[in-house]
Amino acid sequence: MPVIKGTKDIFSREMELFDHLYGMVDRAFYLSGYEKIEAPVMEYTELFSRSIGDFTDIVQKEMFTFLDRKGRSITLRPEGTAGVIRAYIDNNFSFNPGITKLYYYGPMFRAENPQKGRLREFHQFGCEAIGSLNPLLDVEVIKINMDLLDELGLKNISLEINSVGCRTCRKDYTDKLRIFLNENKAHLCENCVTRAEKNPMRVFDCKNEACQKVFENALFLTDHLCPECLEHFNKVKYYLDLNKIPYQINKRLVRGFDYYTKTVFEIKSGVLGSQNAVLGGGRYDYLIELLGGKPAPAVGAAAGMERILMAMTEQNIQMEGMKKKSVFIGTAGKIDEELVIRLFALLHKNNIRTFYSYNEKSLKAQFKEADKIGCDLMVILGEEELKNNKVVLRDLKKGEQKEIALDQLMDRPLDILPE
RNA sequence: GUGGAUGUAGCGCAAUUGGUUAGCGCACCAGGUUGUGGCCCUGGUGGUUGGGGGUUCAAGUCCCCUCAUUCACCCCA
Repeated sequence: MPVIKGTKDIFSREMELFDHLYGMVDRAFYLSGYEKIEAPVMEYTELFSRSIGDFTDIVQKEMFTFLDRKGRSITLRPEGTAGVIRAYIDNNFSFNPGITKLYYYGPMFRAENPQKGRLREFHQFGCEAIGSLNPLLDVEVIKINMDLLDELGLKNISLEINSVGCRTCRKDYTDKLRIFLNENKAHLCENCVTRAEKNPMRVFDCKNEACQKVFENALFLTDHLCPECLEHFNKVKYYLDLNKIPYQINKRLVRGFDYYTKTVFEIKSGVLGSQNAVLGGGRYDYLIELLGGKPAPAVGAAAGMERILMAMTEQNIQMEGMKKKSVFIGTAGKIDEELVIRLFALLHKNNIRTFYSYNEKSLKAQFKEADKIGCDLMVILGEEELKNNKVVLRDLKKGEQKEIALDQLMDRPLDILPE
């Protein structure tokens, strides 16, 4: 049986890297006062169509949607924010003291055609800070994530920011933009003509050269923000400067979710090729009320874990897993396997990683196996030694060995086994 | 959804213009005298050449279909 297109098994070295990354994420957000939340992987489809937007690519053609047995439409989450906000509303987090800070990680699903850095099931971590309009929070979200990427050793990353305004300025702006696009209709590609009607701001994403040429003369929302949004944007820039976080303003940066307002940002890696966005996010001040909650402004961000790991691999960044001492239990001659079971359980109980060759093998073969696994120590239960209540303890790294008393090993294993 | 490239043992590769029993390296298993690893040596396991159909005396090699992988477009993490 093959795996489903765009999905994969994670194991071995890659699993270690993921675990390491999870640990770093936990640490970073915990220290910044965030609480971890795990929302379900599936939700009613309406949650996503309402939050992300009916005319976005994601909702239109990239969701894994199916009917349950009662005919309700269910969707595998394509992103994390909607679910977290649903949970925020359902569980009345708005009654929590102060603002609510949440983070999460887990699998996301998008039915796109896979390519480098793009899976159908991929993993994101993300955070949401709900309950304040303070631009300080926008910058905090950016900073935590930037620092985390930095801590992971990622180089060659760049931050792009923009503002997509609020209800009032966006309305005024899109009206103007629509008129502009209509005037230049003849020079635009098909795609952009349809976008001009449904979601004008998305035209800026077009890669078509002819279109881009037209847009050179276009007006950007960034230049037509209402006083409130402009002030917010200026403060964000100011706080970024204060934090010495380098950034570029990308007036064409429009993200793929309709719920964003004011600040949007994206972090790109220079070593990833085509799928170079590692992290993205922004402010979404209307989402909570849109989903039926008590209105509250919020900011969030999400990062692609596979892409981060890929960038790290690309840059040869090593991550040291915390390797515990491991012991291989070897046997020689005829011995009672009951002793193996006892010793195995004992070592395990003392937090020592333990191996045993369950197939009958020559002692030599057992050594080879221990060596390949990379065990540090070998305890050899030998028929001869056991007659005198002794076992052999061999240090596989140093190549030295000695006999020790079995009782001593069983009573105080940690004293006998170094570290 | 669109376009290009590629599919041969677990992994990486080879197989002259279609021509014997499809090879090699790594990995795996077993040995190299009685109970001691890493190096080395010897031997062994493992493939319906992605799947299906066709052309041919003969197909891993040619044709068609299909599936998958991959890169790119699109979009995004």
